[in-house]
Amino acid sequence: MSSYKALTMNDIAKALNLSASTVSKALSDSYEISEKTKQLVNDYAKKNNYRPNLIAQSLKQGHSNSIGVVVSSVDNPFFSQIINGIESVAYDEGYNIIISQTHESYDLEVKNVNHLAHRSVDGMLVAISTETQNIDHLKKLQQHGLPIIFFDRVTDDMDTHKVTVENFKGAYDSTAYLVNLGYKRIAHITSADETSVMRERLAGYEKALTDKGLTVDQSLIKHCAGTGRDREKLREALNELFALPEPPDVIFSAFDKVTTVTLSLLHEMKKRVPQDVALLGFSNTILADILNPPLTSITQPGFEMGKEATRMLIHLIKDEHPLTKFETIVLPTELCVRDSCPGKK
Amino acid sequence: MSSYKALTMNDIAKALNLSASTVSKALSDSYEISEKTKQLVNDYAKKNNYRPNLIAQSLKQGHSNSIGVVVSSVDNPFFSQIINGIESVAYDEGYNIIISQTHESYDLEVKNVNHLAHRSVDGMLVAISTETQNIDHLKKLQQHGLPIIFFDRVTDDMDTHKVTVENFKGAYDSTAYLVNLGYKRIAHITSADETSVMRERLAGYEKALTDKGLTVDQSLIKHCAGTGRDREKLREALNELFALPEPPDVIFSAFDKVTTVTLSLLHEMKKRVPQDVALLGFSNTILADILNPPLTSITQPGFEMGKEATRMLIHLIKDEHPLTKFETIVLPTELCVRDSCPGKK
DNA sequence: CTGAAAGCGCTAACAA
DNA sequence: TTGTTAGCGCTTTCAG
Repeated sequence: MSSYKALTMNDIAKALNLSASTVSKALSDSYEISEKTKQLVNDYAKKNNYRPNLIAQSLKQGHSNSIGVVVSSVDNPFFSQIINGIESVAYDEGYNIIISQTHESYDLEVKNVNHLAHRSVDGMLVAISTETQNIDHLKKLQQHGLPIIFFDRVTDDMDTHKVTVENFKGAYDSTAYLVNLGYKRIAHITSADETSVMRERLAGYEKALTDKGLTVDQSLIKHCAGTGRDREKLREALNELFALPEPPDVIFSAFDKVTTVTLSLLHEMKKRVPQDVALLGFSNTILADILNPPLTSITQPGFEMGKEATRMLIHLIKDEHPLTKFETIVLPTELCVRDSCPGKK
Repeated sequence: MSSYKALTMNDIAKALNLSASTVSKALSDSYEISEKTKQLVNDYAKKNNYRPNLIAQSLKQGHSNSIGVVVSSVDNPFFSQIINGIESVAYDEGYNIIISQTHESYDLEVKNVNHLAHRSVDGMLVAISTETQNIDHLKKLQQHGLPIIFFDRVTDDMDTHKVTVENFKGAYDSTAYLVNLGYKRIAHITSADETSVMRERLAGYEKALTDKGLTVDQSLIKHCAGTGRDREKLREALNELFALPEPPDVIFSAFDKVTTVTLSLLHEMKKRVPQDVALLGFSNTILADILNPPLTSITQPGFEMGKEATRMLIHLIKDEHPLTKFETIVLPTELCVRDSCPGKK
């Protein structure tokens, strides 16, 4: 077992014939220490490349200057954008981030969350997995004083800061947009799992239809596998859609993976987009404008979401007086019009 | 400052009228402890949701069961695939990963690497930033016994395990493939920064050309901004290419971001692909087959790379007898033929 | 201005 | 079989 043996304070103390506490104070520029000694210590430390043992500091101080991030998978453009945002503010504030992935599994989420807690993270940023219904594991930690913030997927079940996007409005506006374009049979492909995100988008879709005088046709609504990984499930759904007496003229897909996989399947099935069927969906891929066809899509401010959540978290962490009122930030979505649903001629 | 106050061993000891060390041993199922006491302790621990303080364990044992990962940015499909691979084996082996991003900056790399080291990571997986020429910061840590493994971007400057892909061969084969397809003016867009990866690919490109009896024309080789973030630099390069007396009939792009951004710019410039100019490039986007046109590209086994590197690292970490011979794993690339360079009619 | 001592939570010799 | 003690590296009273 190899292990990195670094220079410690005691080493410095011994070398300089001082006590460890003097060294400690000198290094933190305490007013109690003479300039001369500070010089001496700092010079020696610099020369010998001393860096404090952060684990020891953590143990002593009860906090670690690190925050835990729980996402389903980093291999997802939306989440990696968020992580980028998180990192950007965490870094500036002197925190580093520990990432763990749930892969949409409740068990993994519980395991990871507890692991992070016992690694003494100072706070957590979590997007709960699609599978989790029960969040006792998070509540318990919060009750013990661990600041936890939700982003993207939230739940009313716990009172804390939250950052989401305008899921309802985004879906509502896009659906209305499609109706205005002349589409009549608007299919909606959403997740098989129940998340706040999917629920709100579905609601936005349905509300827009009825507001526009169309009826909600359940046969046009498909609930597909969690992350869209399950390509075959999606293929089935599409086949069913096209087998309908009145097949859809446009597909509104509720999340990133499903949007791109649908496009891919449509190609495979020799359906021309948008001539045979149009497509509009939530998607955060930066490649939307070079897809075939360029994809009209609703994008979410992933980077911003990460930043906001982290700002709030660090604020909570540093707050001496635990506050009583939590807030929910709702970020706007943006509809980027490209070529995949130009409207009915 | 809120902080999570968890149940400690001392609490258990006190509650059960035992000593801390007995509790410790009971919890780790030591042979020295009676079944009765083990029962007692474990029941109490379970009931009160005891989990050991990992920070304290780390401090005591000198290792943390965590490994540091240094990449340029998680917001990059190739790296997020790698991280996925890393996580998959790390998790199985009981390690968790701490990710830090260099954003291709040498200074950030040094900072992050040192930070990780002093957080007592047990080992590091690093893809050095494009900017770093000098790797003393890594050498020093290695000399102190910290296992470090390179992936993707490697350097001969340090002796350790390395995992790369067949950059030379991948570029060589693709270039030869293009020549066989009848292309004569093959442009190559590579990075402005010097990395092993780019050097090898450029070499493969040049060698293939000369082997095939074509001459290497420097005006067809463009060195563009590091990560392709600099869209305008790339636009300039393309303009220069098309302003040539004999413009290229195909562009071979050396890395992911440049490949997709080039495609995007080509659209903007109203160049038809592949009619006006064909395109082939390294790319790990999973969206290649729904791009416009579907992109012929060389993909690298990111997930596998992450797995291999992590396996090697954990092996090194656990190795009692520091080995003397390091190996380099070279993973194969794969050419996926799609529609962006069908050949000259 | 400097040092001795205690303690963060845990483990491991060594005693009992 | 259980307990005592020391110590990982650092910070922080409290004395000197």
